Amino acid sequence: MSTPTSHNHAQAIRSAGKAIGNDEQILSLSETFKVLSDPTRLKIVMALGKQELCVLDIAELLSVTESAVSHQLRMLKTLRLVRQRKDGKMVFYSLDDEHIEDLIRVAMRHISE
Amino acid sequence: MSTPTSHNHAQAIRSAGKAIGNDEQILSLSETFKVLSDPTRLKIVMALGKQELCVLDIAELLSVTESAVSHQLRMLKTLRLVRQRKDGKMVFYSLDDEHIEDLIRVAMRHISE
DNA sequence: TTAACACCTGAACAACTGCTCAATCGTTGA
DNA sequence: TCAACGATTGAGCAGTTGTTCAGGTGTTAA
Repeated sequence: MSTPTSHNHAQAIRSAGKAIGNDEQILSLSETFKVLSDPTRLKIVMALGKQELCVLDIAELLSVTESAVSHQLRMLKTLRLVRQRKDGKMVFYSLDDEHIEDLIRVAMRHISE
Repeated sequence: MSTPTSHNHAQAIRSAGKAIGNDEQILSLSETFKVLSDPTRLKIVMALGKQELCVLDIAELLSVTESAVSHQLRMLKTLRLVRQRKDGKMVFYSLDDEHIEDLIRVAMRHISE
C-alpha cells in the first residue's frame, strides 16, 4: 500500500477556489479588517460608537497626542467609518457605519473563545 | 453668546471610556482583525473554510510560492485558526475556528454597502 | 490686532510585514 | 541507499505603518 489517502488535487483546488471571491472583493474585505487591526483605531471606533467626541477628548481618553489622533481620524473619515461636525474651534467626530459595531461584536465572541 | 454648544469634556470621556475594554481585550480584538487584514491569509482562511487542502494546493490556488504559504500557515496555526494533519509527505490544513467564518460573513455584508 | 486654542498636515523615523531565496528536514518510492 | 518530493525554516529585503515633530490653518476671546 502506497498512497496514504486518495486526494484529488485538481478537484480540491477547484472546489476551494469557489469559496474565494474575486480579487476586488478580497481586497475590500481585507481593508475592512485592516482598519480595525490597529489598537488605536479600534479604540477610537469603539469610543465613537458610544458617543460623539472631539479630537482632544479622544487624545486624552487614549493617552496619545492630538496629532496621532488626527492622522487616524483622517483615515477613518476617508474610509467613511466616521463623520465630522464642526462647532466653533472644535471638530466632533461620530461613527458613520453601523455594520462596524456588528463586526466588533462578532469578534468579541471570537476572542472569548 | 460664546459657547457654541455645551459640551462636557470630562463626562464625554468618562462615558466613551466605558465602551472601550481593557487593553488586553483591545489587543486580542485587533490581532483577530489583523490576521484577516492580509489578502493572502484571508484567501487561505476562506479556502480552508470550504475544504481541507495541502500546502501545494493552496500555493497553486493563490499563485504564490510554497514558502510564502508555509509562512502564513505557521502564523495561522500559532493563532489557532487552522489545524494540520500529516499524511505521508503532505500536510493537510483545515479551519479550526468556526467564529472566523462568521466574522467574514459580517464583513461581507459591510462591504456590499 | 493679538494671543490662545483646537485641529490639521507633511516630512522623517523606527518598527513591522510579507515575500523571496537558499538551505534543510522528513517521508517515500526506486 | 539515494534521489525526489512536500513542507519548513531563517536571513535578508523592500514596502508599509503609526508615531513624533515642527509648522501651519482657522476660529475665538481679549
